[in-house]
Amino acid sequence: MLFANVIVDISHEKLDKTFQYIIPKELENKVMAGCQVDIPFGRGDRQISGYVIEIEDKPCMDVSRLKEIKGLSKKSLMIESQLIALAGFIKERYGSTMNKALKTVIPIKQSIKGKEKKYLKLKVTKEEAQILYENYKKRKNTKGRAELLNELINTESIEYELVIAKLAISDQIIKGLEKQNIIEIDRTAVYRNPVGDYGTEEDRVCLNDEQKRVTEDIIADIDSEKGNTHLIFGVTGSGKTEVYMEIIHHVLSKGKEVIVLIPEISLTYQTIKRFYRRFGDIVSIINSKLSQGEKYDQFERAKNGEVKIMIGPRSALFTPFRNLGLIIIDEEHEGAYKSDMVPKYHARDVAIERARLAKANVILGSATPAVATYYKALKGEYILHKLSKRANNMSLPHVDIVDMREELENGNRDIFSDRLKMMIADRLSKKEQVMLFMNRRGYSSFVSCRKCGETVKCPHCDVSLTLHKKRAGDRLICHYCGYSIEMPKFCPKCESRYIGRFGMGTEQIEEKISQLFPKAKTLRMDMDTTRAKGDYEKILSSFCDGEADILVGTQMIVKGHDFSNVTLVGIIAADLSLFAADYMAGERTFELLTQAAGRAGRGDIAGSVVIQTYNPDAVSIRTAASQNYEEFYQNEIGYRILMSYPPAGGMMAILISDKRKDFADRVADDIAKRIEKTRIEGLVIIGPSKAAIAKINDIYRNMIYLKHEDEDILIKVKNAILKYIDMVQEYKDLSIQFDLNPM
DNA sequence: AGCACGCCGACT
DNA sequence: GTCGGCGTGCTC
Repeated sequence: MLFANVIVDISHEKLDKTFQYIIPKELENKVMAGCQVDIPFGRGDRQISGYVIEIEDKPCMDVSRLKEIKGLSKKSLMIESQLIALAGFIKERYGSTMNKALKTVIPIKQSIKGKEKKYLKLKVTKEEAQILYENYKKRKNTKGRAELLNELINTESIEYELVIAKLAISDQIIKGLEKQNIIEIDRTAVYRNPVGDYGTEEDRVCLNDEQKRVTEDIIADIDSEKGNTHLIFGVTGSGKTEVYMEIIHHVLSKGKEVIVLIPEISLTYQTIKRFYRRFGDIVSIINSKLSQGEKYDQFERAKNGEVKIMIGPRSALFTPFRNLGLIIIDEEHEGAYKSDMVPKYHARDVAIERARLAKANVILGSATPAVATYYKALKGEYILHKLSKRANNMSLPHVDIVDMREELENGNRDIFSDRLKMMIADRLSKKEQVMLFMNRRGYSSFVSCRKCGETVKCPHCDVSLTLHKKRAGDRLICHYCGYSIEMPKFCPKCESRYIGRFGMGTEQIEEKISQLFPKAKTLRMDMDTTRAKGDYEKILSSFCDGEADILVGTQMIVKGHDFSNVTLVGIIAADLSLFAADYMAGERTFELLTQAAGRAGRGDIAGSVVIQTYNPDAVSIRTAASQNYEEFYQNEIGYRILMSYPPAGGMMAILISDKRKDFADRVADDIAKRIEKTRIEGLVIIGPSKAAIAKINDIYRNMIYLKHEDEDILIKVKNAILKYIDMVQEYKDLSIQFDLNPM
């Protein structure tokens, strides 16, 4: 008799383990690891589906307690056993549940915005509900029902989970009311949206010597089948994509498939067209705009061999290719490769693991490699290749650093330095284009009172509300929980009229420009102007067509778009990301500035860059100005080693959250003490302390940070904590999240 | 997650 | 005694 270990398709920590089922005789040669099967579950033997992850010939407990698999699931969805192994890796390394890891790896079913939501609605009129409510209130044992009805009378529909978590109403109360036809449960549907078609032409570019050398080296290594990881460190414009394509061509000729990861933001028409031109129909693209059904279809095509090259963001990593030969991660330093949802995996690490399982290779490419990546390349863990020449032999732009403190001393209190103003005027007169970049990371357009300094905060979260201009009037919105109020006319604290948006954003820059250069046409690109689908491309293409002289924007304008007529890039406030309270602030600043500077002078006119800063001596600013990665790296790695931050050592963030503040505090203390007791040598415990955002949606958040030279030790500590939590009765519903090498 | 079991107060 | 609401424990 054979037995199958099955993960049930219910996302709940309590059920995050394998359940063993008997494989009936007639299914014995049909059920395999990776199959989706129908199984009876629980006391009522309700039918649910699950995934077989292992087959065994010995039962794990008395056979009489085991049930039989009912059959193969209708869709009979198969997961490659390799992807299951990959899910196991993600679960282990990033501390998620097996179920969540599996769902990340099998991107079907889970919708883009997470799970499908359930809403509660009244099934009777408000008047009837009111009467029922009065009745329930009078009766003695119907406290829960009364409360729920009262809530539903006030707000037409409530989220199911919210009711259970916040109103402390059990599912039985909801079921009872549903049975009596007083309320109903409404499930929201998913949307569909087709992808356009692109043309195909054969298109091959000649490689220069440097590109040829790198291509040949990598191909030779791939053929040796050692499974090495390569880093192509190529300055902006050095033609990394051509190198990728040559290597892809080679891998395809050996009958293998290729995954190309590209950050979503640079997944533009131009990028994709190049791949289509060269390889035609065997190229497929996934992006977050694809619906689940379309994504599923693309993956099916990949499985059937219709598609050989999959291009997409993070999730493309899980394309079910049977014969994967190569994974390319372009712009590997991009933060978007780290998942911000549980499991918080990093695509780079998962790609390397997937390549190991498939005996494939990985190529990382960047003009400004992540410090962690370059560190490993120098250590020999990755093979380093350099492309130091710009393919079209363009010289680097000329960079000026302007010390804004001096400007202030000279009586210039503008946001533009005299030098920048002068240069903008010069370019405008020459009919050349200008890009102005405002680094606004960690800095949002919050509202504050100029008299008392009060900032308007979200009552449910520990963040300031953000101003959004709407047709119906300005509103203040919380980006974390969605809470919103009308923009107050008076300060809620001191009642002064001097309340408004603080500081300068892209809008202020735009206003200032129109004052200084009334004839110049400007375009603005930021969160506000790119809300609708297609806005982003629209702004870029109209700027590219020369419909405006100046493009003002946030970091989204610096990511890999080439404009041949741009000869001046102005960075308004280079310091803004420098003082973020985390160890990667310097790296992010350097990366952003280098990329912004790289936008200037891509055509046949030499470019100029003006960097305005209050910290002209800061290493990440100085080295970005001189486009000197090596110097930046040496300095940064020195700091990381000194502080034993990644990559010099491993780091793990533990997030403990609960709606009861005292409980969250107590648990964090307890767990920190528990870790301390292990007395692991070299383990550094920081905290517990409040998280940077101490409260989201009325849930309090505490952090503990762990540092240790060896990442494996951190993973062991993580497992020990999980085991401990499992033992303590009081912690059975505890919410704890792990994040290895957080960003 | 969702089901059945069983406790407990309310009513007959 | 019995009925129904509601919390809890368990699921191969």
